[in-house]
Amino acid sequence: MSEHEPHILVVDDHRDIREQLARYLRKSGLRASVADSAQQARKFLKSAAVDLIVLDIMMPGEDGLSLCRSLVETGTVPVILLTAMAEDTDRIVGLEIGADDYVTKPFNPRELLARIRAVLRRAAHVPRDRDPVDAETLAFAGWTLDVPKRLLSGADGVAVPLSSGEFQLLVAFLKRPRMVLSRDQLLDLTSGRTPGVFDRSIDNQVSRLRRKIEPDPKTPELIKTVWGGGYTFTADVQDTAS
Amino acid sequence: MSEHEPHILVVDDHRDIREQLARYLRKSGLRASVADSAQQARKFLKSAAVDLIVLDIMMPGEDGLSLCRSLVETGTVPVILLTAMAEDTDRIVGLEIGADDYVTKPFNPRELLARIRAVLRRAAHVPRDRDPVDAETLAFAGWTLDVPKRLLSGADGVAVPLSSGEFQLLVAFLKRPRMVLSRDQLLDLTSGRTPGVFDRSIDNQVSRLRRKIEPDPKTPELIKTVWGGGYTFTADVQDTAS
DNA sequence: GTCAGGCTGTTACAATTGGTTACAAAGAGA
DNA sequence: TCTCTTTGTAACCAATTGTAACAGCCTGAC
Repeated sequence: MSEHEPHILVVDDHRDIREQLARYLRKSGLRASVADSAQQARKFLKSAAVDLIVLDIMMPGEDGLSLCRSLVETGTVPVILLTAMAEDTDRIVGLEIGADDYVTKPFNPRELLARIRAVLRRAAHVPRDRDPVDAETLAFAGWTLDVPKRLLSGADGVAVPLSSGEFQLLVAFLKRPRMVLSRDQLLDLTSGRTPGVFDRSIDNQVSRLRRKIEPDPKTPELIKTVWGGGYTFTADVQDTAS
Repeated sequence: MSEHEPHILVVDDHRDIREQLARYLRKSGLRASVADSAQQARKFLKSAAVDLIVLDIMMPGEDGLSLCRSLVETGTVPVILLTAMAEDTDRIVGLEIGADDYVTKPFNPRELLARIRAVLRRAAHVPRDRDPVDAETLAFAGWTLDVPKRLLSGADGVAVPLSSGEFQLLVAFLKRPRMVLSRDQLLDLTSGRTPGVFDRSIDNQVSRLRRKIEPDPKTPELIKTVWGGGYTFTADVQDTAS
């Protein structure tokens, strides 16, 4: 991947395992966040974009399998399960639920890292979304974006021409408001390109888009920069299914 | 459509793929049946109501494409194709054959499941009725295209002469509104020619067509360019079977 | 057959788009 | 504060697109 590290969320109720693992992942050049329960993980996922989740099956409260199932259902984040025993039952159940891989405890951190890298690689290869956009029009901050018509019009009804790249970037933001999107993710969402080493194309597209939609591009209100993380779209978005 | 779980028919000559996939789908809350050949599938379809078919292209005997074509012709069941290679798939889908989606092998069952759900959702919203080929007149943005007469008339009833190339291009767009069509696809749809290396004929035909149907050809509204991708027809199209 | 006229692919060139580079500005940490 | 990293953006350039001009081909009239 690139200078924007994949973001891993470690979910485990054992503080030592959780923190040690997170530290190890960070040392290995990944970004890592932690959650001590399924509940906390859900909350975290609402506000941050995560590339992969390492998830302990056995936890008090809502257990890992349950969280895993619902994650898989929404189908956006790959999951690696941590299972207590080497027993096949867990593993089979996990894989059937749709986890991407599993590691048995006690685990070798290096092995887990290798599996994380493998799953990320696989996830990156999943063909791009061919599904049509669901929402027909997306409204935000006085603007209205007609997705099928690829037309952005201001409060006064005047249309502002968008290039294809700007349009795709805007759609990527509008479908995920308030989520922090890394440059890599945005690049994937807009063009599917694999990022170069010093890829600044997203920065430029963001800059160009800001020039068109921000009231004052010098102090952006709609697309905020998350220092070290990426960008977030901050305004409320109303989508109308036609 | 039945009011119970969606019923999926899996058609594949490989027993293991077929059975595993069926099991996975059942576990995911769908009903699944299997057929090991196009022939068996046809027989099955006569006696059972199926909501969606997952169909392997490569099979001994009558192959998947052939079955798919005739299914699409009758126009009642959505189809997702399993293809061996990623090549040419985009041409296959939607265009010549009319499948609703495709997945390349080896496939991730979760991805397939997501696509099944997406297609079912679409099918539930958009009644799959008429065969678009038979539509007699296509109306869009104030224009009316009489297909058998090859006659395009404006809101005021005044006819605009179209060359046959322009006519075919327009029909290609009108039958697939909101889809991004690559130059190669458009070339295939309009003339069937194999594209040259620096083929700009589609660009020219688009330019000529725009001059005739766009209110302001300088800022096209109906046929939009997708930079690096092709063209899209953005307006709503109403087709009347006359 | 010849010719005119229209259609369509090719070529050429201008305009647009978007990725890259460079450098200034801003943020983070010591 | 000083320094290193990250971000903003202007400037540049290569790729892509728009379209005018041209040429070959076909059709129909004579």
